[in-house]
Amino acid sequence: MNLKQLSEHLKLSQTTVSRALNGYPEVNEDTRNRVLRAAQDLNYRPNTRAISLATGRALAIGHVIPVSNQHEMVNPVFGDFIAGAGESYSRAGYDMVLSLVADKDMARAYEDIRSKGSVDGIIVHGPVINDARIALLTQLGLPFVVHGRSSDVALPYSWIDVNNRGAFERGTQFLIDLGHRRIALLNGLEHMDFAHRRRHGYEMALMANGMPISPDLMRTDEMTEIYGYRSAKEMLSQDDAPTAFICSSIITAIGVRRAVQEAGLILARDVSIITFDDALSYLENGDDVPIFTALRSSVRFAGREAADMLLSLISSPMSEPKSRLLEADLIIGRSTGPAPQ
Amino acid sequence: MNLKQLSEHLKLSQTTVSRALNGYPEVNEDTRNRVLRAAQDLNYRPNTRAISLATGRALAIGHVIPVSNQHEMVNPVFGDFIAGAGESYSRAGYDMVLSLVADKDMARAYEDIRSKGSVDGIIVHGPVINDARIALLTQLGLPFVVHGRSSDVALPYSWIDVNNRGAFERGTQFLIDLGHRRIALLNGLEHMDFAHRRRHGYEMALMANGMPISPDLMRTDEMTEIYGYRSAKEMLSQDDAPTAFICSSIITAIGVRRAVQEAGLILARDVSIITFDDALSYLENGDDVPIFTALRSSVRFAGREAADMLLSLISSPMSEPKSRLLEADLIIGRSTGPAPQ
DNA sequence: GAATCATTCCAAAGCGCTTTGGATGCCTTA
DNA sequence: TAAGGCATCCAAAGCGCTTTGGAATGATTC
Repeated sequence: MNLKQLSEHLKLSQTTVSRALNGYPEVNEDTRNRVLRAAQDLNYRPNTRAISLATGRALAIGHVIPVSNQHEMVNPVFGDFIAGAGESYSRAGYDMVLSLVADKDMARAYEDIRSKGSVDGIIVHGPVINDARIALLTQLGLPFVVHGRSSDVALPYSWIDVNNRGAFERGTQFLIDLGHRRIALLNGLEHMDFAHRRRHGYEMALMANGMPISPDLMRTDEMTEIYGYRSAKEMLSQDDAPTAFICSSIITAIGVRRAVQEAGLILARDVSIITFDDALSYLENGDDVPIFTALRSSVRFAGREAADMLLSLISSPMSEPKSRLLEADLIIGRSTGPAPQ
Repeated sequence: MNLKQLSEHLKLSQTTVSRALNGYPEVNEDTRNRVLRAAQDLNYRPNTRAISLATGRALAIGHVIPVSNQHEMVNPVFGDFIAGAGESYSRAGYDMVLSLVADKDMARAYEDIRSKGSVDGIIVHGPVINDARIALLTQLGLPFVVHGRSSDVALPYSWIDVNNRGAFERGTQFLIDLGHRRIALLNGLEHMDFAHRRRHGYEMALMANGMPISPDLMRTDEMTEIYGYRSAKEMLSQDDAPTAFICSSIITAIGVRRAVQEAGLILARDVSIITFDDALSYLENGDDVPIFTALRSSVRFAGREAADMLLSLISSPMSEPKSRLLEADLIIGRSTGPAPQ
């Protein structure tokens, strides 16, 4: 059932039917109702591709996930993020288009997306420091929202981010207040902007308390469980082992916990852990009492907000870039305690 | 830059340019090379929507993720699955469009997808027992591949699945061979087909060994960490506590481990754990020696295979339904040992 | 030299929708 | 009663591509 058939059935022109369906005023209410009835009854649904071609709008948002060949990992937060974004899209009648793009093909891929015209806007995932995509997309004139920010980029752009620096400063300070003096940082890959900022926060807290910044207490890698385990195991076997860990992901924190337990140490008594917690649906941080003391910020919420932001950017293209900084909550759980004597 | 502009620039007709670009034979090789050169130089990229309209092919695959209101969780394996599928799609020049669909809107949503014409085929995620989507999609004539299977569906359809029953039978038998007699099953939601089959495998192994099937040793829920923790904690405090657990997800297994350790028990000595392991990239099951003894099957691989299967189904629409049953490997790790005396 | 044929190209229709630029009829208003 | 205004509808062009049905050219055959 297409427009033509529907209009023939109604003995109306395609114009009128189209207008009736799209809420234009120049059509009699009776006629409109007739049309709506018929569309309903005959199960008419407009062909998106035709609409796209005619209007220039794609009614779809692109999510471009960078895959570098070194770590072709899908970020575990990704699922929750798009779950949040998806809610907004389906409300607005938009589709969500995913592309996995290798870093080296980046420039070309975005130009492709632009000229293929299959999306009206893009969510940029996993921004790195001085991310070239921002200039590229700005130049291409494709609306976009960055999930995260990119340090060293001078251009204005829209983003939604967690206050990573603030969160890690606060988390580190919390550990310091508990008397910890050797605090290890298990960060994500530090070319990633969020990790860069987290490290910055960590260092700021140490410096503010006159504490040294020792490279042997800092690690940076993909945030897997095994990474947390290995790093903690190694550090805990050192002479001057850390008494506390601050982790970039709850998954890494789980690895740290495993190493702690394997070393025969007691969590919160011998070793404290504080972690960033994206509030992933399948990795809930306990219930009444959280497992880990955590800096929590829902990535799902961020997804929803990012999508809304992008949709509004698309509907009013002349508007200024928007941005939103979310604060992470400090949740006290059972993984932290005073530094051992 | 569109076809018209390109053809004007080349002083050729759109027909010829189109044919040259698409490899049709009725064009001089010199002309073709000229066209290809120009397309390259001028950065010409055809508009997908126009191609779609003209050809009827969308060059996109839909992934429909069911969200029920009770558990609107994004399955953690989802990220890895689409990472696998995405590889195949980008090789073939296909886009991937995601829709989150509430269970109650299911029928309508699939009809919408069909008539909106934005995809050429669908991957069905999270099949339940007697899943209505299979009949629906068959009737709609939309090519699809199910990730998993659906018991009690008589229609032929294409699927890729892990031998869930076999895996759990084998895992359970492994524990029995180690002398365990009270083996707990922490399953996923049992209206999900995979969970249903896993339970079946578990029960078959027990029965084959003349062991009773006791409901108090079986749990079914969303496979979160906290679920594993709570269930194990509760069971371990019972009089006749289980000495072994078989889990449907490594995340749940991590929860069980937490409960085991919290109870002051030693893994593999006092309590054994065996788990299904989807080989998630961010939850690697250890390195040289796996953390958990596991039934492993890469969901990422399944994603790639499912995509390839669907693409071939689309390119030869008259072909029979295909299917592929993957076997899970039994990986011996450090979470299992002989039953305590 | 005419007929046949393969090669190479093109004009135009069509995919299903939106939107421009009227046309038509009826009602007001002076 | 004529002019203007309004409400309601329609024909046709256009979005950017593919594809059908020739047309033109030159080579080949008899």
